[in-house]
Amino acid sequence: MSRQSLTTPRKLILDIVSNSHDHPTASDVIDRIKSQGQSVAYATVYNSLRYLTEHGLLRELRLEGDASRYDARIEDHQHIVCVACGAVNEIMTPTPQEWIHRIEAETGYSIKEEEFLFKGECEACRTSKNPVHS
Amino acid sequence: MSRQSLTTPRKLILDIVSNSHDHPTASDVIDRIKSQGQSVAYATVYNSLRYLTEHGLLRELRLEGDASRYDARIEDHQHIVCVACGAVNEIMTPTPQEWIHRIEAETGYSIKEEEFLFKGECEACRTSKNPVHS
DNA sequence: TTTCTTGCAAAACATTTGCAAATCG
DNA sequence: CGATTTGCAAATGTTTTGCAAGAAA
Repeated sequence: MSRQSLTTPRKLILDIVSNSHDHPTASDVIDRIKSQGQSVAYATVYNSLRYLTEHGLLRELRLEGDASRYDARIEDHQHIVCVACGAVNEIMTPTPQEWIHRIEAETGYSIKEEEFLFKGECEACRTSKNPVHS
Repeated sequence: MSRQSLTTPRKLILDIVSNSHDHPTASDVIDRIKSQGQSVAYATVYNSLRYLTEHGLLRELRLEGDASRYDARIEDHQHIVCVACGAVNEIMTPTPQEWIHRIEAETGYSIKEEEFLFKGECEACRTSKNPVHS
């Protein structure tokens, strides 16, 4: 463990991610810091996000696109993105353990982590595209 | 559809990925082209990989690390990576449909694609770390 | 004072783009 | 011919790194 833990910029960044419900990227975080009239170096934002992830306070998500996104909900959950509008929603339905055991048997691995990404069309997009008829 | 489809570089790249069992990245592909004494421009490799992916001949994987990897097995399957040695294996056990339906009910999405990444320790790493005792 | 953290700029990658030349239909 | 594709170099976007200055134990 390090001697300094939740420094000022780290706390600020953790707060921003915690209060954002849209899984912000590093550059989203920088924008939000700036829009609050504050300033933190690029490198510090990346370092802080890495630190917070490694210490279990944030979770790094690699959804669509190049940039990693960050999520302050660290409980076990997965994500689904809308292929039409890009919305990201969370999935709380637990993974069937029986399935996991079957995969462990198939592969010989012991599974430690699961990162699932579902893609589909969200209710709003589906509705707006397929007007109710009959 | 385009008029030119499987051009020479595209076919070469498809062959390379098909004959590699390690899910190569774009730069792995470039290295292999070079090591065959041939030469294809960076942009062409990226363009070709995108073309092949969009036409269903390859699948793009976003596992660990920055670079996308490509897989010529396009049947529905998922991947598991070893956190110790970085090995990537394939999972053929099908996804429980009942679980998918529950997620659709939970989120209101209609699910089109599933990308799962499992992380764990492979048999070899587990064995070498935990010598048999008793 | 010794270690960790910050800030800044530059570097390192992966990927895309602009544009002219080559190629295919 | 006319559209697509290639090659090259330069641009873009994300993340990391080197190093000096600052802050904390």
